[in-house]
Order: sequence, then structure tokens, then C-alpha cells
Amino acid sequence: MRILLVEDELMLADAVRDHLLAAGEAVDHSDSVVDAEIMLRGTNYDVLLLDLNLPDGKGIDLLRDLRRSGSATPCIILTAQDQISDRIEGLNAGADDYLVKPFDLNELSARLSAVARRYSGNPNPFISLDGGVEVDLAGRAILIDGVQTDLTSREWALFDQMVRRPGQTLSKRQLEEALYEFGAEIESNTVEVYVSRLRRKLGKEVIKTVRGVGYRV
Amino acid sequence: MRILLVEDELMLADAVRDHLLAAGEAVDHSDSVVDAEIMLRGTNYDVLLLDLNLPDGKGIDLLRDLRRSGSATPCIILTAQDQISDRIEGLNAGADDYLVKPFDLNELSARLSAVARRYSGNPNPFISLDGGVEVDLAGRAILIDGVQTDLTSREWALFDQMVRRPGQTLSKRQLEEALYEFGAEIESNTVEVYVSRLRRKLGKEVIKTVRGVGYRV
DNA sequence: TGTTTCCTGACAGTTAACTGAAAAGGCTGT
DNA sequence: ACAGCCTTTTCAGTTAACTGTCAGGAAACA
Repeated sequence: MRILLVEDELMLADAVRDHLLAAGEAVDHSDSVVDAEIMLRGTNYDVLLLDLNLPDGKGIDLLRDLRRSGSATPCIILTAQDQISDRIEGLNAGADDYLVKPFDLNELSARLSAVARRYSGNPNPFISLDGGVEVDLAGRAILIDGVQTDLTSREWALFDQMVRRPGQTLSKRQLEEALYEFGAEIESNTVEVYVSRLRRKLGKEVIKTVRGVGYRV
Repeated sequence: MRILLVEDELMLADAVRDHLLAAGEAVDHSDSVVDAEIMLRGTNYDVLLLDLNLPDGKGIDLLRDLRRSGSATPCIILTAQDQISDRIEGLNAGADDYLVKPFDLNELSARLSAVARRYSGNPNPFISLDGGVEVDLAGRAILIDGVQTDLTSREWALFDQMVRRPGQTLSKRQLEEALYEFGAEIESNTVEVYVSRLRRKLGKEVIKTVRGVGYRV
């Protein structure tokens, strides 16, 4: 399994790398966001291990950009204990799981395989939703009663966000952030419009409206 | 903010209590697990400060039981310098943060507010209520015998308020304040109506009437 | 029993969401 | 550069859902 570790605490990074190498994984390491960006462009990693607090830029932007550009590479974020808000922000930005430092290396292994299994892993890369809709997050594919359908990039960005948190109601504001750079003051009803488009493609039942708040799958 | 401090080193406990009282917090103290259990049953604390190494039983079991019974009360654990395994175990058992003894009292304050500010926190613990109802406060989700149900924003505002204080009877006046901006002179029986609507969705047993006073979950 | 308190169905005003259509922006190939 | 095609954004009219109120009935209490 190809793993990219983005972490600037070198002690920790080395420990993690050694542990994973010993377990037979292929680990690349970067201690900066810009390097990580380049490495992501060049290689297809199976999992991204990402520290959000890096000196040269917000790790979270790396993740957000990645998701916005359509990548579904699984990502586990590493946060310090007191950065609970980071953790939340990270999950909202599209992380799959998180680990709190200091973490146990065995726990890391466990989560890695859990996350990896969820994707490339066989049993079901497809998440089934109501209305005969199946989603392959990693492959960016949607089957609708078994027939493949395509989404445009914005449609996908929005839908991806919701599918990652089934059952949870996401505010329009949160969903907007999947569409635009952080803090983009958007005045229009873009989210509504995209929900409408998605519903036309996916069927009415898939996305539920929670009036006054947002949407959920 | 109501804080329960579970700690058997009395010197330390007193110092903590004095510091927090001076900051205007309400602090109860217990030096044993059994007492703490009783106190937790009787009162709804906003934060639990828990020493894991207590003479009369494992503090960690207290925490585990608490989480198992669905409580989401934020918990900060206090551990001695060398008990790293405790720390990990504690975090895994559902603690939100930890402090290493000896700790700075100001740091304690900071962490307390950080933890209390949380609650939009992930991953979202489901709180179980009577009648097969499970609530995810942060995700704004309700499962009713496993089936997801939606509440309107007013319904949620009211219910959220109650779920955050399970067992406590809340007056209609208090509940009204969850519905409207401060001091809104409301003449009608809106709260009753919303309780009725909630009961239709959640089942009759979930919200109990306390005649002449208000309601409780 | 009489009195108080609570419950709940119905209704109309209000607000939020939906959606069709058109304009604006991008990308591709010629 | 231009044309053609597709995506994104905006706008506005329509539709659907929520809200607060009231009134009659049911329960609790004394």
C-alpha cells in the first residue's frame, strides 16, 4: 500500500515510517505542504496521512483542494489533542478518519487498514443509498439502478460531501465550502440549484431537505 | 458551567476547585468513583474532570459506563507524568482531552473552555433515549427504531435543549427561550404545541410532562 | 365535582426551497 | 480567432413546508 505521510515533527514521522515500513507498506514522507502537493501530483497514493498543523501552510487546504479537484484518496488526519476544532474542520473538508496525538502505532495500523478496506478493498467500494443509487467514492462513479451516470465536477463535489456523512444534515454553508474557496461570500442559491440538478439525475428520494438548515442523504 | 471533579489527591483537588470557583464556575468534588457515579446520576454536569487512578476503582470504567449509557458529557482526564498508556486508554474510552500532572491551572481553564466549546464535535456520539430514540446532537440526526426522522428547526431547537439536559425538568419559560430571541413576550401555548408535534414524531414516552412546571426527556 | 392545566386538530400567513430559462464563462477543435 | 458545446451562475415566479394561534376536548388535581 502506498502511503504519503505529511508531518513536520520529525521524531514522530520517523517512528511512523519505521513502523509502517516494518509492516511492509511503502511510505513517502513530506514535511511541507508544497512538497506534498507535488508528490500527490506525481504518484497515486492509497492513503494520505496528514498533519493539519504545518509550518508552511494549512494542511487543511491541501485536503480541501484535493477533494475539490475530485480526488477521493482516503485521508487520515493527525491532530494534537487540543485541536478539536481542527479535527472537525478536517472531517468536514473530507478526511475519512482522524488520530489524536500521541497515538498508538498499532492503532494507526488498524485505522489504516480500516480506511483502505473501505476503498480499494473488495467487499464494497460501493455505498448504497436509497432509490437504487450506488456510489463509488474512490472511483467517482455512480450507478443508478445499475446504470452508470456522470456528474459534473461541482455536482460531484457537493454529492461527495454528503455521501461521506450519510444521515447527517449538512448546512448550506458547509456545502458551499465544498464548492468554493473558504469564506467565499456567496449570495445566490447555487447550492439549491445543484441539489435540484442532482435530484434530477439521482431521483428525488436520495437527497432530503432539512428546511432552514440544509440537506442530507 | 457545572464541573464535576473526581480526584483523590486532596491538595490538588482543593487547588483546582479554588481556581475554578474564582473563575465563576460551579465545581462539585468527589474523591471516589462510587460517589462520582451517584453525583453524575443526580446532576447534569457540563464537564467531567477525571483522575484515572483512584483508590476505590478504575476511573476509566466510570468514563466507559458513562459513554455506554449514551452520555456525551465532555471529559478531561488527569494523569500522572508516566502513565502514557492510561492516557491512550482514556482517550479511547471517550475522553475529550487530558492533562498531565502537575498542570498549570490556567492551562486547565483553557482546556475546559475548549472542550466545552466543542459539541459540534465529531465523531458524533449517539445519545440513546427511551422509546428506541437515538440522537446525534452535532449531526442533527435522529434515529427512531433505527429509522432516520427529520425535525423542523423549531422542533429541533426545543428538543436539542432537552436532550442536553436529560432528566432535568425544564420550565416552559426556559424552553420558550430556546425558540425565540431573548424575552419574547409570548402569549400562546407554542411550547405545548411543539411538544405535541415532537411526540407525534418521536413517540409518546420520550418527553414527559411535569405538570405545573414543564417538561423533561 | 369543579377547576386548572395540558393536549391536539385545523387554518391561514409567512418564509424557504425548487426549478425553468437565460446569461455568463470555459474548453476544444478548426 | 471563432464556433460549438457544455458547465456554471444568476434570477424570478411558483410550489411546498413550517409556524403561531385558537378553540374544544382530555387529564390531572383537590
